[in-house]
Amino acid sequence: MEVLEYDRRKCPNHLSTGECTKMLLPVKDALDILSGKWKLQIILALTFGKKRFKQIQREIPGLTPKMLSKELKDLEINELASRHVYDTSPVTVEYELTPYGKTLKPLIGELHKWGSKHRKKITGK
Amino acid sequence: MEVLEYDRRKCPNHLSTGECTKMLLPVKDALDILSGKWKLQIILALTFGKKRFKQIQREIPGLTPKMLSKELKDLEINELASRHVYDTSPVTVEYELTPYGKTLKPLIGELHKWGSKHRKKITGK
DNA sequence: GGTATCGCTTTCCTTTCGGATACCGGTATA
DNA sequence: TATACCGGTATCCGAAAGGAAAGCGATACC
Repeated sequence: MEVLEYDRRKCPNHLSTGECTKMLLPVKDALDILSGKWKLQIILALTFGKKRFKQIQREIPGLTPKMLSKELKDLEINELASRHVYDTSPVTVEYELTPYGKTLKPLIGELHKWGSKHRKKITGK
Repeated sequence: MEVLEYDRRKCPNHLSTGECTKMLLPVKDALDILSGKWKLQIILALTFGKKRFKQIQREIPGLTPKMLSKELKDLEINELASRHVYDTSPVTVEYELTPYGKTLKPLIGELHKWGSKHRKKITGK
């Protein structure tokens, strides 16, 4: 809101060269973290508590180990989830949303609010 | 927030089969509207007022007419932008954010807020 | 007549995303 | 000995997103 207001002064003809497009970078960061075919479902699965690799995979049909592995790495890199290995046999690996990862919830909530209204508007209520 | 709280009761083992995943659909709708390589920049360009096709293209270097055309159609279909044709010569076509389209601003603002904090956290401030 | 502008569309090509399948070492179970 | 589970990795493929370049009808300008 105030974000888009902010640059009105500074954005002349070329949006790309100013503060203007730089401002979009954080927005793209946030979008990157949430978009993709499986990210939301995995995050959702983890909001219900610690989960093991196979457990997540079973809860999300169609999700292959390759994709799950990749997405979990992304979450780790972004410090949104943490990985814990226990030296049992067979080995146990647990994934968990970090407290920081849980700060995504209000954001997803906002997307849900707007998306719900939009759905009603477009599908003709 | 309350969104993710909501289904805690209803989500047993299979997230995919319940209310649980249905709840993610509106979130995906919202993400679809904002993600992609050019959407944000085009929306931003239109927040500064009516613009003509070529004018938008000039403001966003690298944007090809094919992509611009496609994205503008998407915005129209979603009733976020409107298209006005004037019978001048050569023909004049103007695009404009609808009042509804402007309701995206607070949402983008939220993404910006989270994304900025995230950027600081990850890049080590 | 030649060239330019506007608002696109069409075709072809590359790059990226994600799916299918097979496999790995280590351990348990029959 | 054979089979199964765990937490993945590696390889090959098809689909989808997006870029490059050309062209098009209408008009205007030189």
